[in-house]
Amino acid sequence: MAKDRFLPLLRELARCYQAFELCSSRHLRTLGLTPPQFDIIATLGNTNGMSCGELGDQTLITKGTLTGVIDRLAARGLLQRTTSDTDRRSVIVKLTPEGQALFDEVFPAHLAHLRRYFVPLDDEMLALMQKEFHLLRLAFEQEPAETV
Amino acid sequence: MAKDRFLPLLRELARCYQAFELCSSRHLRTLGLTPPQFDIIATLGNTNGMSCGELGDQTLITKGTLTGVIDRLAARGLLQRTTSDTDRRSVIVKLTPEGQALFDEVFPAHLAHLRRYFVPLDDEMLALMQKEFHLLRLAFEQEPAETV
DNA sequence: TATTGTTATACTCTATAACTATA
DNA sequence: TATAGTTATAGAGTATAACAATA
Repeated sequence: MAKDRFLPLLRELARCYQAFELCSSRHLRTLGLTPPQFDIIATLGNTNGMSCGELGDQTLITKGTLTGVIDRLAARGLLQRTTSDTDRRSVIVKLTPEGQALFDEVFPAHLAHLRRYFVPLDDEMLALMQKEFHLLRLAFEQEPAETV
Repeated sequence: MAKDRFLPLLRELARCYQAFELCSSRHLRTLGLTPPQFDIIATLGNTNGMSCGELGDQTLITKGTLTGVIDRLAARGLLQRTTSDTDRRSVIVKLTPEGQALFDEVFPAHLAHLRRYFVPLDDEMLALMQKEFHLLRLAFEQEPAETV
C-alpha cells in the first residue's frame, strides 16, 4: 500500500498554481480581461481563427461555457463569428481588427508582467521544472491504476 | 533582456494543474462537494475549528466568498459557527458531528482516488517535483523585479 | 445517427465596497 | 480608528441536458 507521499506534492502544485493565478489574474483584470477571456484572445492571436471545437480543445473550456465567453467578447467587438464554408454546422471564431489590436497590446504587456517573476530562476531550473510539470500532467491524463 | 523562456513552463504549469483539477473535481462532485467546499472540510478536519480569517488564509478564499461557502455547508448541517470567547468579532467555524463523519468518509476516499495516478512515479521523482514547485511558488510570492 | 454549437437552468464562485459589531 | 465578518451587487464561469441545424 502506497504511503501518501504524493499529498505534499499536490499541496505544492496547488499553491504554486494559485500563486501564479494570483499574479496573472490581478494583472489581467487591470487590462480588462478575465483569465478565460485572455486565454481565448491569446489562442486566437496570430491565427486566422478557428472553430469553437478547436478553441475548446486548446483552452479546456467546455462548449457550453465557451458560448458565453465568446458572447461577451463579441459584444465588445473583439471577436467575430462566421459560419464555416466546408461544414455549415461549424462556427469560425476570429479576432476583429479591434481584437487583434487588443492582442497586440495586451499579450506582450502580460508577458512583461510575468517575466519579472522569473528573474531569480536560471534556464536550467526552468527546463527542469517544465519537464516535471509535463511528466506529472501525463500521469493525470493517463488511465489511473485500478487499485493501489 | 530575458527571452521568453518561461512561457513554455507556464503553459505546462497551467495544463498540469488543469489536468489535476479535472481528476480531482470530477471525483469530488460524485461526493457532493465543490473544490472550495472540500478545501474547507479538509482544512477543518482533525481540528477544533478556527476563525474565518485563519480559514481564509489557509484556503486562499477571500472573506466575502468564504461567507457564502460556509453558509452553504452550514445549511447542510456540516459546519457550525460560534462566536469566539476572547474576541467577540471573531467567528469560530468547526465541523459538526455530521461534518466530521463526512470528512472521515470523504477525505480518505479522495486520497485513494488521487493515489492511483501516482503509481508510475517513484518517490525520488515526487520529492524532486515537490522541491521544484516550491521554488517556483516562492518566485511568484516574492516582490518581482522592477524591470527586466 | 452523430456532431457542432446554442439555449436554458440553476448554482457556485468571484471581486468590490459598504456596513455592523466589536476592539 | 482598526479589525472580523456579513451583506449587497453584479458579474462570470460551471455542469448538465435539451435542442436546432447540418453532416
